[in-house]
Amino acid sequence: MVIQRMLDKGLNPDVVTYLMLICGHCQNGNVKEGLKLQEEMLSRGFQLSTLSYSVLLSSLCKIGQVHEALVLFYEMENHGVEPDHITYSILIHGLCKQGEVQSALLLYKEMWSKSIPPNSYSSGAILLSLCKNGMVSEARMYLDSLVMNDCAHDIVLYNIMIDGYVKHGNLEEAVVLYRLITEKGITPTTVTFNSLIYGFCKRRNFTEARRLMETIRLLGLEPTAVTYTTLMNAYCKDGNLRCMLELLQEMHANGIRPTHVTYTVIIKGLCKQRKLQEAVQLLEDMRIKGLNPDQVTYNTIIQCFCKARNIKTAFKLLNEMWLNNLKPTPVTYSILINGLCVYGNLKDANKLLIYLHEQNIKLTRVGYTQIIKAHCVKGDVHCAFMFFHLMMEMGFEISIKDYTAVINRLCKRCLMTEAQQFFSIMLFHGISPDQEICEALLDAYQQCGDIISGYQMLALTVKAGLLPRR
DNA sequence: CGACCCAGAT
Repeated sequence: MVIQRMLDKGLNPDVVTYLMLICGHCQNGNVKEGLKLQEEMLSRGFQLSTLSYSVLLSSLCKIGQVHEALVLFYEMENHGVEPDHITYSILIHGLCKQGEVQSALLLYKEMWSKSIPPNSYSSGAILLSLCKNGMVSEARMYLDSLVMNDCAHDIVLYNIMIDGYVKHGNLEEAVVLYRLITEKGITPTTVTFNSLIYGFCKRRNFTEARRLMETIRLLGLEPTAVTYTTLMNAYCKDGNLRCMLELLQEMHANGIRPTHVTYTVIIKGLCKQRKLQEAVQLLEDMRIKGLNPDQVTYNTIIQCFCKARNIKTAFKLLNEMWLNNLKPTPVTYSILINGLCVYGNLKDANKLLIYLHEQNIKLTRVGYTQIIKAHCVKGDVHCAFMFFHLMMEMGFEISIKDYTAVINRLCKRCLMTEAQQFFSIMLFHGISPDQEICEALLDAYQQCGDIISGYQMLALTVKAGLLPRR
């Protein structure tokens, strides 16, 4: 429209005018309009630039249309525009965010072959994506290849790797890598220590965690709110509220401002001490201080109220989330379902789950397994069946563990016909029985006095190549 | 530019 007006007035829009308009549209989230303008430039014979492509590519990635971005990327070369390291890093980043590490790696190789120097930003994205997807050893191989090519001087890369190790329970390897980088003369950051501290906290090694916090200072670095929050959370989990609050004091004394995460941890601590009113008060304080509670904060406090059998307040807090423009997460609903199953009324849990299903609101798989479990325990196999079906319909991967959980509970109540039914469904879905599930059924048939079916089961077990131990 | 802390768990 602006272009048309300019033309009407006899003005000639140039490349810069177009670029600015494309930027503007993209910033407003209107990538379509940006793409249209680019088309228009082409038809008017303008030379397109790498920059305008980068803007469009990053906007497409931002709204999750990575594949469209890839198409546009390959168009670039046809129009005689050479991609640079920025273009590549945008795409690599976008692909990694979508979990498509393999495609990202291909682009990375392409970059190498064109002798475009990769920046640590794209390497970091790949490394992070590999770690988050559980491919820790692949991540390490990738990091080693960077080291070999002398491309790994950035501490952030090591931080990602160290954290990857820690998150997958391999604290030993994380410590080894930490020692390696210090030997190499690469200076760690507080983030490096935060990951290590997290690892030691997970193992409840508070001594080592605190020693590392000292090391931060010895190296002339400062602990951050993350450092404190990590430790505070560990103490909270350990039931050591005194140490948690002491750390809060220390934080204050050192002039480190708590974040909304810190507050969430404190709220959890207060709930543990059954100081629910104070917890609610703290939620208020957060808002006053401008530290807005997030979904996790609410999920935490909602769960606390559920455990205190105060379901009413739990739902009140759910409502408060909406009022504060916080969309409840699938976890929020799972917590409430669990609360109703364990501490409230199972019928209400049914109602809530069906309501959410009708509203097309997503639930976690835990939400489903929770209610299935509750019905099995109560012996309402009909309901258990129904929700099991629903869980399948929702596209959740059903593993042998899910079947085992249900069958075990039914066996305990000698509901053998029903247990057998679930077993048949499992076989029907192509899941092979394992030792555990066969033994559970065999034992149950014996316990419940159905010897004949027991023999049938035994035959099936042997046929499956699983020898019953005895 | 980014990496680290809080909720759900059979």
